[in-house]
Amino acid sequence: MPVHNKEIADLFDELADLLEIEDSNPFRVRAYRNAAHTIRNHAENMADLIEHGSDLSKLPDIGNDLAEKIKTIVETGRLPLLEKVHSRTPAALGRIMEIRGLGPKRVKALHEKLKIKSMDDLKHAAHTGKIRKLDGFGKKTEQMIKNRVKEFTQSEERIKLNEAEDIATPLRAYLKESKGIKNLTIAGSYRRRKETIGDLDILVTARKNTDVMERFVAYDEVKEIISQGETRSTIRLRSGISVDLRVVPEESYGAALHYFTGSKAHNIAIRKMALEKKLKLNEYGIFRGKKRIGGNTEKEVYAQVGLPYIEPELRENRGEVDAAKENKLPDLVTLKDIRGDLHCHTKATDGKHTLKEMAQAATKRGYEYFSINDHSEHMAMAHGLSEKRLLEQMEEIDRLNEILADTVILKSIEVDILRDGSLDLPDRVLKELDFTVGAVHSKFNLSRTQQTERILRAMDNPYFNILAHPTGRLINARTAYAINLEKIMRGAKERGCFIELNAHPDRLDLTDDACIVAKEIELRVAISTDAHSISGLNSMRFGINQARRGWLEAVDVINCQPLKELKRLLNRR
DNA sequence: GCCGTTTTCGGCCCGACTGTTTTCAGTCG
Repeated sequence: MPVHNKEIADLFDELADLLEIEDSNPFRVRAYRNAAHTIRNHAENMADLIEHGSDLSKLPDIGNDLAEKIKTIVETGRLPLLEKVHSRTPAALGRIMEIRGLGPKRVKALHEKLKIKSMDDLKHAAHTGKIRKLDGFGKKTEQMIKNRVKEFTQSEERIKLNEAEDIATPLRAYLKESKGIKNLTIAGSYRRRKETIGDLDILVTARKNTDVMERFVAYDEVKEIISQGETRSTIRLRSGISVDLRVVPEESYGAALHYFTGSKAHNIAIRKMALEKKLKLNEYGIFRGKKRIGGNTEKEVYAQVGLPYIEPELRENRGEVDAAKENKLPDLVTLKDIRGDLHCHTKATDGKHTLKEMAQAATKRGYEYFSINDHSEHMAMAHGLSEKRLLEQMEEIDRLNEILADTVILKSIEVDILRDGSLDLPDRVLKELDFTVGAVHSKFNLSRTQQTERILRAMDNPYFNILAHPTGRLINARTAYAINLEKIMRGAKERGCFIELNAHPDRLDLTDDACIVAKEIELRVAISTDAHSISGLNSMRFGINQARRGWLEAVDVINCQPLKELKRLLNRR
């Protein structure tokens, strides 16, 4: 089992935390954090890159030293420098530093003065009143530590984008009723439409006499007010999520929106360009000396550094700044570009609505086409279709297509990829369909090589068209099964198959990075909802969000093509 | 420890809020 990128990134992050506690050179600390970020977000495995002899020091924020350390980790699973640091500074201190309000300086003081080496030591010290006696600590800090240690055992995972929307939508409506409010935008990773959100950053412009701050901290769902000021407050909601509210002057809205939308890495890159032009960029505007020369809109900010507007979904410092410089930004796909849905279920298997109801809903959405892809028989728990039931469904589709003038229903199936890579229906049945979507629903724990081979063998079947939810992950619930995704994507390209970006907010699989790889190898993608009900069709927008984060344009997406072109693409014979 | 059209040395973002201070260090984003 190769070392995963996350494990390498975690080791570097832990090292950075411990070095920070030891008061090392802060820029060295940051270098480890930057490298961890690069590794964690890189689409290809470091282990694979090393195996193929790639030069890791070509990656951003990775130099010769770190390239060597990554190699050591991949080969031995160990980071000797971290082990050396552990002998001086206990590993648990890194975890203690994750408690909000405890940074490197305080953790160092706790360790040196009170000999705290573990979370239990910390808890004990707080409960026996030892912490309040330390220089720079007081009663409030001690109480804060008591509270947070208790909560810390609860997981602090990021929430899914749809969950964030469910929290943000009523809060936004509530804040909009404040006096004197002008603009309100939820910035941060929410605006960049990341698949998961750590916290919400709300940005507001308002008249001087606004009561938005008072209303904010008085919101019914508030569990804890973490900080409260005139221009910035932070609360924690009962759901566990933190929310920041910032109030800025109207003329600073663009600069503030840019600043608080991030990502941090993107902002640093833009600020650097500003510095090169002897300009200063902060959340209040863009300045030449003391003179403010822009910042009312984001477009102005970009224009002042000599760039076209960059869409929020691209702002991850993954090449968008260079692309903007060369005027080569992608023309990102939008919801309007979608002409149909290529993965939907009905009541015949595990869906909620009938074929006719789903078809009418697709028409209502203005789709030119859509397909029915119920499960095949192997999915017994979903009451998968037998050959006979599938043939009956196909006849029903023929009848409906006679009646429905606006939307063409395509005949399809979500056919199970069996253990040996064969498909769950014979070719003589598959060939009667307009196309097929193949999926892995069983044997998730095959080795990486076996799982990859299994899927490639399935794609050898000439009636295989689209690989559904290619890694099987469920965000925050189930990790992806082990596969060499790039090999599978290259295999799909060679065979004339396509890969699905599953738009369900629990799945969103392909990831944004995988979309970028797909685009690079010119493998086209189907953005499909996997709808099990009429409302499931609404998930398309989450798929669009993810596709945009993955730099995809309408031309890269097969269900943005007219029916005639789609049919041509789906015909491998 | 990384990086480079100020390039192998000398930079590396900075403003708001809190708590413990009596003028500011620590933390966070």
